Amino acid sequence: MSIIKKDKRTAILQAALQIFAENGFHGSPTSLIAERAKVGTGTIYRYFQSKDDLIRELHLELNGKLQTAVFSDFAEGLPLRQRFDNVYENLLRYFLEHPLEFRFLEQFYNSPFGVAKRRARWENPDAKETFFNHLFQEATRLKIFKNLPEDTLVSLSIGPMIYVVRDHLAGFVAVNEQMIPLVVTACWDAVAA
Amino acid sequence: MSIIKKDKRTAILQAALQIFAENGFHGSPTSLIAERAKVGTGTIYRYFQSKDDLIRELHLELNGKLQTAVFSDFAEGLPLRQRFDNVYENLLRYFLEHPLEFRFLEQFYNSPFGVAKRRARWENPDAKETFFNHLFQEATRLKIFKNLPEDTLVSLSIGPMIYVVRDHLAGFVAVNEQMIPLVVTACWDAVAA
Amino acid sequence: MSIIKKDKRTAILQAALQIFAENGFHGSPTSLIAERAKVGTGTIYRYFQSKDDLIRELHLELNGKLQTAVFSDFAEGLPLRQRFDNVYENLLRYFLEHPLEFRFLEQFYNSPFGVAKRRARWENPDAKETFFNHLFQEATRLKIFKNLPEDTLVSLSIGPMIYVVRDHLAGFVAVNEQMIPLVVTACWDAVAA
Amino acid sequence: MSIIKKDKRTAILQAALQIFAENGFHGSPTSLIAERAKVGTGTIYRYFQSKDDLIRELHLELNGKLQTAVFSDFAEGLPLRQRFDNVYENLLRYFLEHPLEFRFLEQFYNSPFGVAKRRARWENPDAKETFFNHLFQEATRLKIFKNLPEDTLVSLSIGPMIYVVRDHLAGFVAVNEQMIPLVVTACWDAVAA
DNA sequence: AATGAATGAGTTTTCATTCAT
DNA sequence: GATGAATGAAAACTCATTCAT
Repeated sequence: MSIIKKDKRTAILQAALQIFAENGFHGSPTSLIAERAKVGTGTIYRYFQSKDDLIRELHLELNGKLQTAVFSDFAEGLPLRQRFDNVYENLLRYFLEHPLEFRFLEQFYNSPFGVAKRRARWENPDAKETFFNHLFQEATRLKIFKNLPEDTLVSLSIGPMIYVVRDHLAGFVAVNEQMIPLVVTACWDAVAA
Repeated sequence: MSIIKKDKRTAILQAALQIFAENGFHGSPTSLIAERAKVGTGTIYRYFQSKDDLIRELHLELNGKLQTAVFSDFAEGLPLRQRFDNVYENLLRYFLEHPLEFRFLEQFYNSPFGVAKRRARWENPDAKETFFNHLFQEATRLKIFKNLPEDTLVSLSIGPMIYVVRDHLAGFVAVNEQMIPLVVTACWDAVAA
Repeated sequence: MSIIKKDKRTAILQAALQIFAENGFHGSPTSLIAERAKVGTGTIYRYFQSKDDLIRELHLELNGKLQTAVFSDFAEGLPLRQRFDNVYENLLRYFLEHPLEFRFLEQFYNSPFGVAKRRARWENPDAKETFFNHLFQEATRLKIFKNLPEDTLVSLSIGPMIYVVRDHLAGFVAVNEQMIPLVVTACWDAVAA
Repeated sequence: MSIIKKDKRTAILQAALQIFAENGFHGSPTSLIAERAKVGTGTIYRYFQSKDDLIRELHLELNGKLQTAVFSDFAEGLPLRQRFDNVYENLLRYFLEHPLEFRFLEQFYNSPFGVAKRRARWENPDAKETFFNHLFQEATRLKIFKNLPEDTLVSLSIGPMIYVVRDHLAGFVAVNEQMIPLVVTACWDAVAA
């Protein structure tokens, strides 16, 4: 029973991801999501309070998966640079291999949802934030990064990667295996003192 | 007469900019735009064929202003690094001072409009593209940038700035005068070999 | 001055005829009529109280022209059959040669306008009604028509012609010179005792 | 369940018929149809893709009923004249008894819908067309009709009846039981050689 | 628990009419 | 008189959400 229940919920989230990524939040009627998920339209409202709630839940889900993928092989003891490269390469590969997730998350953070969410996380950071906080605090202490607030450094180092993925998925540039370390280096260079 | 005409058009574009930046394209009914612009709902359709057309025209308008602001003091003869700094600093300052414009443009490029637009510009570049093309070609020739495709380099150097502006406008970090040259340096470092 | 005035009025009626015939009353914005007539949109309202009024006036105009064309060579003294043939042939030729007028009038009589109009004419007949009244009264007296009310006889004899013109203008049958007398005969036969 | 479904669809078609017949297609907002049918405005769009689609579906429905009423007692073996009288009398009675249907169909065939429909039927005739085709071909072979194209003959024989019904429904003449055979005879006479 | 038919508020768009110039 | 920019009421249509089954 609870398995079945989970199955429906998962089917809805899966369908929503596809359709949101393709058509955007507003181009995605709940009826279409229900159809793709092979459930009744009303069923969505048994698992989610509203369409907005579905979007937020989907974000949580994807954020969780992303964290797992990126931090699962994270080794606390390695040198800072290696930890940085490790995580940024993981992130880059994850996005390149999960275009739907990337498109959804980009949309999410570029919407009223995202601003609210980021503001909430500010106070209650998850694994990702924790990693970034620790690493950038450490680097700041060692004075190997530019003399800028931590959050600015995070943005400066994340920005290059996101923009490259964006162009890759839009079909403007094809990121290949050889380019990956160079892109990660670019992220490092952006913040390195 | 023609002044009045321009006034209404401008009022509509101004109102649309504010409301789109606040609520997104889909959260912005034309009726609200008309109200804010202090015109009748029908009046919008005397100046723009449709809501979509209004969005595209607004983009053109803002893109034009942006180009003027960024490239008006551009000196062809300066050393490459100085030209880079000049333009990136202009861009950064423009966005920091024009949050509505930034939010609108981010939304625009993150929507079907933007993908279509970017694809079109690909073949028919404007001043901005021309600048980037020339500068990055030159840098590539001189081997002072990383060994990556030009478009990737553009993304790598733009990404940091955009992300910093995003956080600034979301209220997470306050970019101040002293930080500006450092952010520009980050953009350069991201692509420098 | 009054000539100019008449010119504008005529231009508007002319444009309205074309556009109504092409697109129907509801597919014909007054702005389009004004444009075709090469006058300002407001000008229409100097000559006609409303769009509905324009339609009614246009009907009056066309009805007048039709009457002139059909009854101008009418000779009271001729035998009844000849008078009948004369008028029905005139009508048929007029419609075949004036498709816009035919389409307008068909539309007009098939609309709330037409029912009101016909009801009004019932009490206040014009040349056409007068002719029909006289001829059918005479025929009834002579018992050469079917034993039916006059108005029914008019409808029975007009119907065939209208339907043939309709198909001709719709492109289903091409009415040619040789067919004209046969069609007129059909109109007569329909009512002949 | 499926009965309920059919009920709503039927209620919408019924309401649409009444309102279209009274006010014409353009004078009949979907909101009014919904109100008369006692359903929500959106419900119409669950059963019909658009207002145009509703009009076309209503035509199909009414045309079907008409065919049934007119041809259900049709006997292939009877003499040509009897078959003619039979069908034309049925048609006449049907229209006299179904004024809403008549008004709707008149409007339909006098509109862009109707022209398109007639053109389509031209190539793919239904029971009505088949009857007319057969009967008029046979009559033409026997040379008992005027020497005119088949389609012209159909128009000539239908026209009288339609026009009489039109006047009857407009309240100008009251067609009574005794007049019916005379009207049918008129239809025959119009085409008889 | 699951469904999907029904809903109606909300959205974009049109166009007859007005009125300041 | 003539204009045409401006208007806003009204139209077609969508879709998140509800609720009877």
